[in-house]
Amino acid sequence: MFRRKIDISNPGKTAQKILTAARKTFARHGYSGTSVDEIARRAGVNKATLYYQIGDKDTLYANVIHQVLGNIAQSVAQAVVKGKTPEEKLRAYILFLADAVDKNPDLPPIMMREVASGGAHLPQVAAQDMASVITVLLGILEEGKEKNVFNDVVPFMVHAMIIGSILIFKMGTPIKDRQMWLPEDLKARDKKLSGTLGEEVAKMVLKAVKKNDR
Amino acid sequence: MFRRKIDISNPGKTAQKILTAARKTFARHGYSGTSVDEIARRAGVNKATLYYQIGDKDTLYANVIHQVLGNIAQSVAQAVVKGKTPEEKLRAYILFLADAVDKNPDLPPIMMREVASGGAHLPQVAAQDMASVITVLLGILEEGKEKNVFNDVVPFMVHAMIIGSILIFKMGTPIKDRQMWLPEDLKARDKKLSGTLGEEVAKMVLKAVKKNDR
DNA sequence: ACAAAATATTTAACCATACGGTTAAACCAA
DNA sequence: TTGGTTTAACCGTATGGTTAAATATTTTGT
Repeated sequence: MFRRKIDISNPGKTAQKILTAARKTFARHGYSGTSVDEIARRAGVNKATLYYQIGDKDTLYANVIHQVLGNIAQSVAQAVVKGKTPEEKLRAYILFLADAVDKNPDLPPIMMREVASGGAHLPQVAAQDMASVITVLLGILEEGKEKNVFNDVVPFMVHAMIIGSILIFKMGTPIKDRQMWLPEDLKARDKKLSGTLGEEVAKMVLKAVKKNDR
Repeated sequence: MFRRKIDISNPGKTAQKILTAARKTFARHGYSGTSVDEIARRAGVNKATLYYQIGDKDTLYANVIHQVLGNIAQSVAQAVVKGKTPEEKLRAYILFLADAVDKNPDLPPIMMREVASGGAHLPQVAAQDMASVITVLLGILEEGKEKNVFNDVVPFMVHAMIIGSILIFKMGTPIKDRQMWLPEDLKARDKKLSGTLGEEVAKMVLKAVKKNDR
């Protein structure tokens, strides 16, 4: 029978330090770019401790990605119910995701690399987390369709639009801003966001999804 | 004095084989996940040949990413001029990018990982390629604003929306379809795209950007 | 036209280091 | 003293990169 050496769902102090170090390192360098030695060094523990507390590199990564996605998957539903109309719910959904990304800056790089690799290292629990997030969106879009306020959209397309906008904008901005050689007129025409990223994405996605009768 | 061992801009037969193998390998496994030995093996040449023809891993990667982005950057402008109105131009722009991604399946994973890593391995030429693509979009949006058919949008936000939608949908779909455990009702509610990906993205982005007077 | 010399290209063998993972002993709290 | 926890040292392998020699290819002298 398989037994984890440690109960990961309620990690002790050492395990917590390791998981945090692992999360940051995986976020910065990706799965292949991260060495177990570096995680151990950043956590301030011996490499063998890391293997004792959690397990090998795969297990380490699976725990990180589930830890980071699980919270979001659990709380997205209740963040949405506050909205009365489908519009309000979709807006709340987008604001919640943008806020989650804001509060957890390690999420975007990990998610993007995971998608880029076709889910190569994606454990099933993490895939389930993602599925439950998308399911909430699907419910909102169906309700909007029934109540005749949303167009007949492709749900996964809307999902790609929301997540894609947030991730690319979030990760692309610092890259863009680092290009010192950009011509002055291009920089000058570069408008900043007036509100938050979530509000901007919500504004545009709602325009794209809503029926514009009247 | 520094001299490239080979003129990369006009690669010979061997160099071409190496670059193709490198592109595919980098696309599948990312920069860190790719070993120079594997590239050489896939190209059917000795590792030293690879170093002789092109250079070290960084140079190899830089050439791959520039080769893949350079073509797009060069041809996007002329793909857009056919459009008469800003709407037509924006539509042509999006269709062109979606088509480019279709024809070059190695581009999405490379781009996504590059953005995810904050442009860690992004050479300046590649950043310039990206900038020139975005500049075309900026021109379209400005023209639309002047002619009073587009809203006052944040250009980089629109860029993120277009690229993000295409990349996440393209790369996310196979991951989603591989989840055999998905509940039946979720699969049943999963609508397929009616047209091409580019057309769907164009439809939604145009709705998001266009002024809806009338 | 043709052999010889010069140059360009490819190769097997090699090197130092970094990697993921293990082991047995030391530490420490109950 | 027992059992959970941490550690230094170690192991086999893979990695990025180099070297000197072997093999094609082109240029040159006649």
